[in-house]
Amino acid sequence: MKSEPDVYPWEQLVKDGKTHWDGVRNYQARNFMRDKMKIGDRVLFYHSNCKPPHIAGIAKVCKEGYTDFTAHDEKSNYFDPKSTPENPRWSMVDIEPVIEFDSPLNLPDLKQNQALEGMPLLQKGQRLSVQPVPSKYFDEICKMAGINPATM
DNA sequence: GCCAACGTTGGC
DNA sequence: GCCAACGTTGGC
Repeated sequence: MKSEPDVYPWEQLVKDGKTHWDGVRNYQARNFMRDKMKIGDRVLFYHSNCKPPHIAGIAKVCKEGYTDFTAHDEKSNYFDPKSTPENPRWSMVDIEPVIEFDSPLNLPDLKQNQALEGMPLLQKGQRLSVQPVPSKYFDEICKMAGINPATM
């Protein structure tokens, strides 16, 4: 899951203890949250639009897909008049922090790792703010971060 | 700040 | 249903 540090940084998630992942207004990303993400699923927390972009740590899903109510709040930046409480259009999940990397995994380093070749995050033109991480890539990320996935 | 890639909108 | 115009994302 991607977030811009200026908008919602990893540090804020740690402070908050958990958060609802509101504001996703892309159907593909929504579908992952609504249909695929399950309690306990691990999440790579990626900081985009910063120098350098990086993965800050690992979170996990603590509440499965439900209506993103910010779509129905006229005062919200994420207000969507086409969505209604009766027929909601957007979904979100809740996540909570699991482990913070000792040092962030920077995008250039990720790109240099041959074992991560083909990872969706690293594909040119990819913009999905919520996207799947095939387990072989997740394991490799853990390796790079010095984490044993089994102990998590 | 630039721009490539991608998604959405809306006229036809 | 096509596609041009436009808006957004996000690395560089």
